[in-house]
Amino acid sequence: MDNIDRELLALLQADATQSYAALGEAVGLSSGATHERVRKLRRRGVIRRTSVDVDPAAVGKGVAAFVMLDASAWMGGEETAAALAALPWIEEAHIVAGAASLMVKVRTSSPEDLQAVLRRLHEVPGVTSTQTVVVLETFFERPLDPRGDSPRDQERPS
Amino acid sequence: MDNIDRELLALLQADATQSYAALGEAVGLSSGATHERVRKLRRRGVIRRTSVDVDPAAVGKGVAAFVMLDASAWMGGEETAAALAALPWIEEAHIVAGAASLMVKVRTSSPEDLQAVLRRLHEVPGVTSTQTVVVLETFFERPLDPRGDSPRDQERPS
DNA sequence: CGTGAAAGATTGTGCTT
DNA sequence: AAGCACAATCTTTCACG
Repeated sequence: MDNIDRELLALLQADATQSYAALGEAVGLSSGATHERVRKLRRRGVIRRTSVDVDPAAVGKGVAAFVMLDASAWMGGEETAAALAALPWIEEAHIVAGAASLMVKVRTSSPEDLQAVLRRLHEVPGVTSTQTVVVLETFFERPLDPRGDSPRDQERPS
Repeated sequence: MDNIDRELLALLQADATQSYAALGEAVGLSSGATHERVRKLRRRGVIRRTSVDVDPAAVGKGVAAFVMLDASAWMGGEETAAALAALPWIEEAHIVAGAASLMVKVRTSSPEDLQAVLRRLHEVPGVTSTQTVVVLETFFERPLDPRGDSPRDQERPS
């Protein structure tokens, strides 16, 4: 994982339809060498998959919300994960430390559907209460920058 | 936007490296017709881009957290968005309704770096307090299902 | 929406450093 | 090991029906 790999990841995040020739030119490598590096990034699991980014509003998921769930007893990890994964309106689910036990991100077509999903979340075994934060406007959602510097450094040189 | 389009979106989300011939076979269309549909989905903005999904831990972003920000005065949208976007450890930023004004998702390499990012968030003009929820374990993060049914329907037929 | 041909990309082999 | 250059194969992309 050198700087060329990180640069390739950033370029592929921005546009994965580019040819290896174009990618190679951007990082100063031949098409073949570039392809070989990307193949290794895939095999090592650094690149998990190539995907398309779909506009949520265009597929009837224009309403987003974060829901914090409290659990009474300790919820079996596997079991809870499966119950949440079965609800297709849940985009992410995490175990968290803080006020709540679980944090999930939900997308629905309307506030009414959001309410229906909340009702279903209350039916998940172990869930005792929910606290919902509705998204009014999204500033941005973007891929992580692989060229990571540390926030403890003074000023980032652009 | 018919069911074939939605099916194509789901297939492309799962693997955007497939050939149009393979996609076409899966939905019962020729390679040419499939390509035309996908081209239109791109042009209409339903598909925003093709990207690679990178393992956060592999690029030094193994720690995730959600931070809720409170604002004193009303924060100018554009200005705040720019200040947050300038911090590369912030993956998402939303205006929210509820206990807080803003919700952001942060990824860093360590708890120490998370603390440094929180310090920087306090320096954003208008921010008065932060409440942080640290992710201990991620169950899943997945693309939305474009074949959206409503949660108000009885039982989902698989 | 399908077919077929031209243009272009991907993937493999051999060779060099 | 890693990269380059050339060649074979497959895909995309453009006609036209």
